[in-house]
Amino acid sequence: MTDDLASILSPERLQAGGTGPLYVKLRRTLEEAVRTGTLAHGDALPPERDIAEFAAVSRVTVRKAIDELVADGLLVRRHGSGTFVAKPVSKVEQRLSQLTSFTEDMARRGMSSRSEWLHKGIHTPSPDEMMILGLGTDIKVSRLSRLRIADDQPLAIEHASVSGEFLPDPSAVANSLYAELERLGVRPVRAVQRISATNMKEADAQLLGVPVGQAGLSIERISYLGSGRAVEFTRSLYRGDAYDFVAELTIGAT
Amino acid sequence: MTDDLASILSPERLQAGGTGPLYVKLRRTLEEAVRTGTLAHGDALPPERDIAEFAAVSRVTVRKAIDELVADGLLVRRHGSGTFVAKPVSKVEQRLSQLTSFTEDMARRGMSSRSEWLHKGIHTPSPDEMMILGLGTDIKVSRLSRLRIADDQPLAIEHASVSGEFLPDPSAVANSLYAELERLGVRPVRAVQRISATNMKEADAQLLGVPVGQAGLSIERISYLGSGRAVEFTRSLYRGDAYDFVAELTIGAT
DNA sequence: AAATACCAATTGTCCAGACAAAAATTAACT
DNA sequence: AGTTAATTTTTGTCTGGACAATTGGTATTT
Repeated sequence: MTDDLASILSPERLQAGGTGPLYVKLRRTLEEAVRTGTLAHGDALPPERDIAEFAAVSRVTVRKAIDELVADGLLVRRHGSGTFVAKPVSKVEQRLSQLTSFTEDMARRGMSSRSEWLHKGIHTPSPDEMMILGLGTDIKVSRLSRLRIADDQPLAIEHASVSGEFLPDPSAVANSLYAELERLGVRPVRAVQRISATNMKEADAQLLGVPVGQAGLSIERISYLGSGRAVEFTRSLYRGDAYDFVAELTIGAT
Repeated sequence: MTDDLASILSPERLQAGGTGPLYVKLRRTLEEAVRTGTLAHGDALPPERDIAEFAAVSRVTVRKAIDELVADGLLVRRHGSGTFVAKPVSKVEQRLSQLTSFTEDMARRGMSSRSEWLHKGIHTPSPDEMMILGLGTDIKVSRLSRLRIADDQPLAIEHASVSGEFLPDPSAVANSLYAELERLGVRPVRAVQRISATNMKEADAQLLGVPVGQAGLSIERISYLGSGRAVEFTRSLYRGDAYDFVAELTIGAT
């Protein structure tokens, strides 16, 4: 096994392996080793120093090649332990045009799901919150942040803001924000979502256990009452490699 | 101006600037310089060697800090020329749950739009295409690839596959695939889209003029006839920093 | 005036080595 | 057996330097 890898990493093979800078050749070689199964998911790579020696390049060059593969999510580094081939993450689909909760979604897919609260509190509204929720200066806003976890894997970070009029006590929310609102007689019937892609910043990446810069799905949702009044404003950041959204479209009048 | 920057980059300031490795401090310092306007959009950074000298660190350390900011899209490198503060890109929204063409979309937003064809051809269908379009082994598939450009900025890459039964001659498509299909009496009435986020690979990033690894919105769409037969299968990759999707949801029966 | 050749500035790649920090392993001790 | 301490292994950070590749401007030539 390691013998295979050593032969693949030989300087001759590397030199033959296409064009471009050394670290690109090395990167491609490692990519191929993973793709062909020479390196299986979960396997440890040889230490950087060994790779450098095998391939007759400097450790800096090895690190640069590995850096890019880590950024791509193909490899995972563990300080003091080693570098490993990442386990692929199965994707999850979410059906759009239907307003369902994360918990319902996961249950329908037969996945266990739970949340960890990161924060619950009452605050003076930010300008964004005032605009979106239509708040005056004298009304506070309840903020709830949590980490969404499916099958023991962090999947999303969610920040919700609700007008204090609708939810005066955020600490009363046990598990489901919607359930608590329902209990208080607040029932949103419509929502608008904005979906975009963004590279993860350090803080979010750390919470979700993915490399900085990995693609994430950013979703902003505003829920409305039947009257048209905005109730809730939620910003979520999903792991791009683990979540899909599915939307069904119909021909619209131009 | 450069004086300001030099003082910010002084070793003392850098040392005082929080915790962590040198290159993180330097990265944060540069980030702040852009945020506060000390470095305006389009400005050139001092040469790496100068920064290294100012800050009393090695050039490798400077490069690592800049590398991360380039990966974030905050800075842009130009080989042989310098490193510059990237211009922010205004976002575009797309309304979901309505089947419109790219051209219509852009026109509605008052943006000029055009396409560059990358490829038009007839091929033996891939397994994916056979599955999705329901093709037999004896039927060819027309493939059309193009670069979508809005206001002279590449915005998306689009690969379309259409069964040869519906579109036997892809070279006949002038501008709008839908228009050509309409002319041939083929009118899809329904479509399903899958939206996900992914980090851009080298080839795509180059076409779109963004750094490798930047977040992109990947959209796969399958269009159906009224009969339920699949007509077209399109994979698009949008610049994540320049495109938003908006969806309107309603409460669904649980 | 235009094309060409040259040169300087700047980023890109690469090296060999050093020490720090974290994790895993081994040894020592209770 | 179990716990603690020391050691080794491995990745993380950083230095100083070298040469290549690209760009942009300058001088030269036509």
